[in-house]
Amino acid sequence: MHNKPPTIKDIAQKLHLSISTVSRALRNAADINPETKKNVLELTELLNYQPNRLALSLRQKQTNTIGVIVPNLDYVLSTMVRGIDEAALEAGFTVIVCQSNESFGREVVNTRRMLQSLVDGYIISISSETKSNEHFKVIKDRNIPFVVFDRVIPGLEASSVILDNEEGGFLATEHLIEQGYKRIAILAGAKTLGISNSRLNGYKLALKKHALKFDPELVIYCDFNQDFAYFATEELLSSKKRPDAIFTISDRMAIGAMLAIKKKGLRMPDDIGLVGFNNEPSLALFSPSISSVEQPSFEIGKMAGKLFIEQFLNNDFSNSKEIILKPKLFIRESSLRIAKKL
Amino acid sequence: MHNKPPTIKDIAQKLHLSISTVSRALRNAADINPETKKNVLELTELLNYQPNRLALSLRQKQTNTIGVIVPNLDYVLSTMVRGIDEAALEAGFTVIVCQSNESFGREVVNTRRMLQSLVDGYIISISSETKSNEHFKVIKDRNIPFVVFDRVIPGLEASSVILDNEEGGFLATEHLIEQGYKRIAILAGAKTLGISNSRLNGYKLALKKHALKFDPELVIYCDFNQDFAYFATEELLSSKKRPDAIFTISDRMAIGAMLAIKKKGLRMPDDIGLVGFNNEPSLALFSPSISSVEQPSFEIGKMAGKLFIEQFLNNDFSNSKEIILKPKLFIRESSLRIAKKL
DNA sequence: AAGGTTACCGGAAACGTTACCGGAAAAATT
DNA sequence: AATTTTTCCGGTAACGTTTCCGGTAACCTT
Repeated sequence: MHNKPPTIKDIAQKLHLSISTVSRALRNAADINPETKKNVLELTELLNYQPNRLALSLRQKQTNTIGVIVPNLDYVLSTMVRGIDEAALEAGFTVIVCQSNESFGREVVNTRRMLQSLVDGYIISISSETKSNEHFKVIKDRNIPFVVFDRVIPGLEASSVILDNEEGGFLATEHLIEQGYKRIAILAGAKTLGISNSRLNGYKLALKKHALKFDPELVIYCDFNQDFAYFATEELLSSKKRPDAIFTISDRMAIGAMLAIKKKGLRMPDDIGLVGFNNEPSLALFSPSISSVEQPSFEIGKMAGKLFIEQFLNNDFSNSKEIILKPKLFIRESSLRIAKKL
Repeated sequence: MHNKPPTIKDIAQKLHLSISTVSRALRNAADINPETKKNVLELTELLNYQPNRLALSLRQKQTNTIGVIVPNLDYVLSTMVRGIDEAALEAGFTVIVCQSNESFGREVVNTRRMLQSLVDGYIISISSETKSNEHFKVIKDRNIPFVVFDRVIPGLEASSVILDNEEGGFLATEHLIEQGYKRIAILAGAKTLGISNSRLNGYKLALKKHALKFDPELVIYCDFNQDFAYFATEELLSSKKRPDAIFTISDRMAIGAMLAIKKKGLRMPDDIGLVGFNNEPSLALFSPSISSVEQPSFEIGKMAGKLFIEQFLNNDFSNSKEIILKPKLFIRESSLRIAKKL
């Protein structure tokens, strides 16, 4: 009952040609009679012939597919993936996306599965759980091209496209300092992640520049989710020397912090300042609207895609490039105590 | 330079076996010496052998992959896709996702591309632009299984998993009526889409039940995005007989409406009531928090996945099933004028 | 008119895998 | 000891495509 899809062979038989001739007719053919070419094309159109990519990829040892592995598909990452998608589309590539759900195990499984000749290479942002990089070493040893973005893989040389996270941390913190906040806490994310540490570094640099003392008690490592940030903030606010500002390294955490602040009856920006990270669109709609550090997500994704394709086409992924893009601070009500010329 | 991935042939040579024996050893083998099986498995482990899925799929004419085509990856749809993903994973299937970006052209391209023996079937939610269903007829004629979800394809019989959209529209509207609102406008989305019309129908039913007159001027067809809703609301509010409540069939549109209402200086819920659709998490955080109709997105996705797999495994997609799930109304500040025992 | 060139086409191998079939050796049965 | 059964393995075709190579006929060239 299954209407089998037509193959090149069916077309050859119907036209009393050999399959090689049909194949030639379908590609940018040399050595082909325009007349027969026309006949072939007409028939393929009629039968709605679609070449079998499996056979094609198997034969040419190329899939024209990029495997993208991301920890989740939140606002930032899905925007980045759209960027990758666009770069891929322009180059005639397809993208398949796998979420690791921040789980090391699923990341390994996804990586292995894609190794089964399904992709020509990888574009990766690692999960927060990932400490080992053995599963990536395998693909590196096989000389399969890959590019990392957003979150890099520690201890593994590879081309990368990332945000200047230190700068982001610095911008947010310096802004809070300039607004007169003195005790600035930071919800710093996972201790294992490079982005956490870089943003924390930027925070420290800003403190140093403005001669504020660094207090380890104001650094809270925590999960990236909203609930965790809520409880962490509650705790911070009920300590004897409570902070007068909070910088969270993600917006979800900023929302959690905001809820805790409101519950406590404190006002922003007067009693306490708040700055998030990523600049998700809804931040502007809260009251107070929340300041945040924006990263050029789409561009990061697109750069990663282009970098991958460039390396793939040149077959050159020996010397790795590092591309670093700049963040931008969006100041809103949650942290603006002093009117300021922008 | 490229370290070629090991094949079944390499393993056979190293162990002085035939490829058929190795193949048997790697599957749930009958007819195989436990000893040689052990040897094979050890070597595959050592070489980190991964079967070539292209060859496998080509041979078995099965890819164990489901093609999912969605108009976008907003909150609702990405949750649904997670549901599909889970059902697929449980059954040993992989999912590849394509966004049509609400564009008819890209939907056609994606459908055709996946036809190239890349997927065993489809799970589809159509774009708002789509009027023709020719591209889906092709896959139906080929007897390729597909399930539609969220938005169905008009004029094409297929198994489907959808929300009871009429009920959703009814719930929202009746709630507004019970809160004493008299002139209820509806931002109804795209006229071509079934979900729009169903929700509008529910709206009409609620009016009828409560003996309110239906006024076509209060029905605004529009794009699903926030900006469009903003302008539509502005216009509504400046008309001579302005509505005292607005029901939007998506949350993005509700946010647009809220911004317009605030700009106009009107208060919610006193001057005007507002109910959205989808119950995105951030709605609870706005002030006022926004009421919304929730759909069980994850379940819808998971049901769609399960339905697909069931039909695929039984090789039976002739008689189509229709699964309809129920929505739930979340009442918040934006529409709660009268204290109410819930 | 004989040789060379061109235009076009078909045959066959290969990509990595599975599945069927047949065969040899070992084991079990008589 | 002869026969049957079992156990295990190898050969080969096939999936749909590209690509290389060779071949035939028609066309030039002199």
